[in-house]
This record gives sequence, structure tokens and C-alpha cells, in this order.
Amino acid sequence: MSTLDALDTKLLLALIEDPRAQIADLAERLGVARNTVQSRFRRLQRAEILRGGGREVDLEALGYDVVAFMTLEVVHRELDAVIAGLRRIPSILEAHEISGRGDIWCRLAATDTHGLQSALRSVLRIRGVIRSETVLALHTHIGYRADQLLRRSLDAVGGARSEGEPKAPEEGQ
Amino acid sequence: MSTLDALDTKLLLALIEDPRAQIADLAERLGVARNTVQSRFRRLQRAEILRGGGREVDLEALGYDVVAFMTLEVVHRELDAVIAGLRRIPSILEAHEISGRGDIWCRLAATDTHGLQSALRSVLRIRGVIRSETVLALHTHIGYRADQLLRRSLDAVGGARSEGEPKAPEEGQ
DNA sequence: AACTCTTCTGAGCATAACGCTCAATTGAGC
DNA sequence: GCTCAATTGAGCGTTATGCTCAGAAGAGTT
Repeated sequence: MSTLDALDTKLLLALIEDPRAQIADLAERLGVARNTVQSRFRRLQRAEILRGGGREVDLEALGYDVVAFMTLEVVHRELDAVIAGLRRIPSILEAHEISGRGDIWCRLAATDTHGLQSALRSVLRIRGVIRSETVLALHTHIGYRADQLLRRSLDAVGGARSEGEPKAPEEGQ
Repeated sequence: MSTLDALDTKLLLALIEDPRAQIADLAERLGVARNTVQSRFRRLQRAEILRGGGREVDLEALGYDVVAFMTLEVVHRELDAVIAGLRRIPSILEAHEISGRGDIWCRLAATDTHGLQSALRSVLRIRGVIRSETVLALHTHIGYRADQLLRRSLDAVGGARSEGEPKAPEEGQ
């Protein structure tokens, strides 16, 4: 289980909303001394729960060890209602409409397999959901990144590169 | 096409690396006046290319209009090599090992369908890749979010809630 | 009840960053 | 050569930062 208390969690929430928020503002918003936020923030950073400095939160540190991907087949004219239903389930981390087999693709997180089962039940209870197919994410080999894309854009536009930076590969578009 | 020049792109890259980086540091790193970074930063923020203040970059603003999901079946003993190959393709935004049908799940982005085709060809050229299945992401209904999860953790631990904040729903685990 | 240990608090301090303005310079396009 | 937008460097007052320190508050223990 995570070692985060309510204050840590609130701090993370505030930082997700605005990663560049100032320490003093955060302190005021959380109704706590500036010093406290400063030390909490430092701790979260050092523990790498706050990755990159506020961009993303380490879900495992929060105790969400199970991540799964799910495709959903839905009654098309109920699509909006299904989306609204998904939105109400905290375990749903994202949801996209897709082409091909299945109509919606989702990512979900849970503390354990029981939590996952519970989340899946919630999903299947949504009116308009016909069928679901779920796979477990066993390991993240490449975490979300957009920097490679940016680096390639940089090459395309001919931006000078600072020393030491690796050149982005050219494969694929 | 995007209206971002090399400096904008470099600024975004630096902010992805460290969303809380100081303006002055960024200016020094990019070898440009502090004032310049300040105005560029403000512009990126206002144009909402920098979402949330540094958390994520708007891919569409960069000209990447096509997003797709791909499952890959691979020769298991070549898994590491496949991952390494994927890592070298900028279009691959993330990659996870999964259970069930297909062995790897990826998200990829491209400027258009030609770019997507090119990326897919790059993937299929990787030694160890047996078969791929790709679906287009037509629309993002729920973008990546972790705040709901955090809010539920807050409720679980009994954190007091500031005024006006909506209570996180209770459905699912 | 006293004790310890940790955390939070509030204050203070020197340094640095911030947001802003302004005049001068640069560079591209006409 | 001209215009226009962007960049630069300097300067300004205000604010945030990182730091220290002593005291208060709580939880858990003896």
C-alpha cells in the first residue's frame, strides 16, 4: 500500500492541475504552511512519485498495481451515454472511439484483480454496453513519450541541436 | 501544419523534461534571451499547445492528426529486440506487454495516413514481429486522467475536501 | 502522566526569479 | 531601402525560493 496521506494526495492533485504552480500558492490552497508543502513536495519528487516534476503521477506508488486495456462494443445510438457512464468510473483512465472491431478502447487501473473485476462490472452495467474484451498490461516497456516526435519535428525544420543531445532516429512516420 | 518553429519545439522538449523548469534556466539552455522564452512560453500556453501548464503537449498542434492503436504478435524469444526496435520509431508513443491475444500493445501517432502506413511498415520490418493489428483512434472522449483515482484515494483516507470540489464517484474499483 | 519522536508551524533572511517596460537591434519579406 | 515582427539587453519593483531555527502539536510508548 502507498504511504501517501491526504495531504500528499491533495498536493498531487493540485500539481496535476497545474504542474507549474508555485509552492506558496499550493500551501495557501491546501491550507497549510509553506514549509510543509516544500518538504512534502521534495519528498514526492525524491520518491519519484511525482515523475518529471509534476507531469505525471506514479500510479503504482498510489497502490494501483493493475492496469488493463479494454475494448468495448456498444449500441451505437447509446454511445454518448456509455461515455458518460465511463467518465463516472474513476478506474477509467482514458477512453477513445476507435474504428474496427470494438467501438471504444479504454485504459483502466485498479489496486488488484478484485478491483479490476469490480471496475469491469461497473462498465458492463452501463446501458448500451454489449460486450467487452479485456487484456492485462503485464509490463510497460515504453511509457508515454512525445519527445521523439518533437525531436523529429526539430530535425525536419532544421533546428540546431545543442551538444550531446542524441539525434532522433529517422524510421517511420 | 503546425505553426511551431524550432525554438518553440525545443522549448516544448525542455518543458516535457522538466515542467517546473524556470524561465531563466530555459532561456540559458536554449541560448536565447529570457524575454524571448517568456513570450514564447506565454504564447504556447495561451494557444493551449502546452496543456495544463507543461503536463502534455498537444499533438494535433504539432501536426500529428492521426493516432492509432496497434497490437503486435511477436516471436517471444525476440521480445527484447522488438521492444528495442519500437523504441527507435518516433511514432511509437508507448508500448506495453499484454496478456491475451497479441503480445504487445502500442499507441502511435502520425501526421496523416501515409505517415501511419510508413510507421506500420517500420514496425513490420522489425525482426521478431509476426503480425500486427491496427485500429484508428477516431475520437478521444476521455483524455488521460489520474485525478479521479486520486480523488477516490482521498475519500478512502478521509481527507477533508475544499469548498466546491466535486466528490469523486464511487463506482468501480 | 511524563516521555520521545516526528511533523507542522511561523518567522526571518539572503538570493534569485518573476513580470513588466522600454529602446535598440536584428532579420525576413516586400 | 523600407516595413514589420521578433529578439535582445537592461532595468525596475515585487514576489517566490530555499534555507534555518525555535516552538507547538500529535501520536505512540513507557
